Amino acid sequence: MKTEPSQAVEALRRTPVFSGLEPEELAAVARAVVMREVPKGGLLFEEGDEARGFFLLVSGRMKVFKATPDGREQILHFISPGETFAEVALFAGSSYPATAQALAPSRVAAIPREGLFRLVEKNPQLCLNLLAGFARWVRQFNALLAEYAKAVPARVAGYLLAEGMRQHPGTLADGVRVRLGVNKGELAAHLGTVGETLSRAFARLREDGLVEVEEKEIVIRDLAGLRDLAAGGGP
Amino acid sequence: MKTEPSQAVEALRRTPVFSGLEPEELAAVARAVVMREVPKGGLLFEEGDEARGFFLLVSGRMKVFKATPDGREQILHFISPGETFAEVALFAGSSYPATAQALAPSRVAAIPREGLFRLVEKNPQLCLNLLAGFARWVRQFNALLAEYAKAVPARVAGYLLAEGMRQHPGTLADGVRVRLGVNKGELAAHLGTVGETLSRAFARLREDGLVEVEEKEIVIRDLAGLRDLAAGGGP
DNA sequence: CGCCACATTGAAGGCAGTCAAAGGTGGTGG
DNA sequence: CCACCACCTTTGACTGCCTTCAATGTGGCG
Repeated sequence: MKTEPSQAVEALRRTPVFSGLEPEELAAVARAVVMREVPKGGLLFEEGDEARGFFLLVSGRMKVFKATPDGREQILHFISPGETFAEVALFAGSSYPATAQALAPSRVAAIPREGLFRLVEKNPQLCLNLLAGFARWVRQFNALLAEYAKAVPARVAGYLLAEGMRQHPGTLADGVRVRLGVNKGELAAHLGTVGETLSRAFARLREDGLVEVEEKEIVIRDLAGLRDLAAGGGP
Repeated sequence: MKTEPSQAVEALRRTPVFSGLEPEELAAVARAVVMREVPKGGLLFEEGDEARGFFLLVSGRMKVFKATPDGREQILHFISPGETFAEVALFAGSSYPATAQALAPSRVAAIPREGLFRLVEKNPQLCLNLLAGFARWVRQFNALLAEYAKAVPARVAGYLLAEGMRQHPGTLADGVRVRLGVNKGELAAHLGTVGETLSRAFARLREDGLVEVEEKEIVIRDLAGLRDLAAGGGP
């Protein structure tokens, strides 16, 4: 798959941040874009690096994480193709607050900050888009924070529901298969725990008849039960 | 203290969100502002309420929290006079994602959303201010998330350092007194724990010679030790 | 003086993290 | 084709921190 200018414009237009922009403005952004390939395990940027721009994942899969004091990593987001990331860093300070690493060979479009700033100053629509994007971000963080107050099995249930909704919009029901898409170790880091505990959590969900576990796919057996668990959490 | 229009304009001008606006624009905002008094314990808005605007705390003290499934409350922010809050709700959706309650008798300026939207569309500076504010928000959340990975005493140390920096900018040193400003129960909720555990955490900080505890004021005895604890956390 | 909210301290129980070991899988090279 | 190795996953045993329950102390306020 080759990335031609027209393709880049098309990809940009589809992202929420650039929706509603005039074609010539899109083209201007597209000209400034630099395509980068990141091998599996490669770092796109590291915590503390100077923030030179933000990114659109074209293909592959990435994670964004912070290192915790005790050497573990706290995964903030998994990035799927078509999603933008690191927008916030551009406006929050001069350096990235987290690290982006490829979970699979990935191709990203890098949008440099200068061009974006010039555009923002005279384009209210883009500014509103960015605001909406940031607000969505804050919501996600909010949700993540709420998750952390719950016990691990409840967090797992919440993740399965969220991922299930994403993969099967509107058709989530008993019997549906949900792909994890990441190693269980990675998932554990995203849920703020470790592999062993995640393993036990899955075992308990299975024993309680809520799900079936098949490799990296989960079959939902009791959707209502999962919702209860994800909502109830503690007691 | 009476709140006259000129005072309102002055208070608005000092907030980061409205800095750099033309006087006539500020006046337009000030005219749309509605002052509200909230008694101690009173709710300014509740989780799920339609988001009609955002707020500037003029005097008093408030907290913004979400209810957790098990009936506790997760405090997201303490609001001090001069700070704005609930901006994000305006752009993230139609309803407030959390509840705002007065910890002391408070006076708030309510800025309605319609006027703000009209202003944003034709004022890039305001838009950039909002973006910067949001970005700061995300950073805070980010920090909060990192805090949660640490043990409770480390969280307490982190809070003391942050609050100390806020109250004594640039002059934080051994012997400085930091006011908590809130009940210890409230502080516990902010740190994601309960009163008893917070009490034990303070006891341990005192035994280790890091601080002295006097009612609702903390005297810092070993700043370096506090930083170590806040940074190290787990092991 | 007595009530109430807040704070502290003790004892017990549970969940989760750590260490350790075994089973399974995929990839590589002989 | 098979053997070997590295990595992931699971399970067990143990430890530690935090939560819960309970009792006591303390200050404000009617």
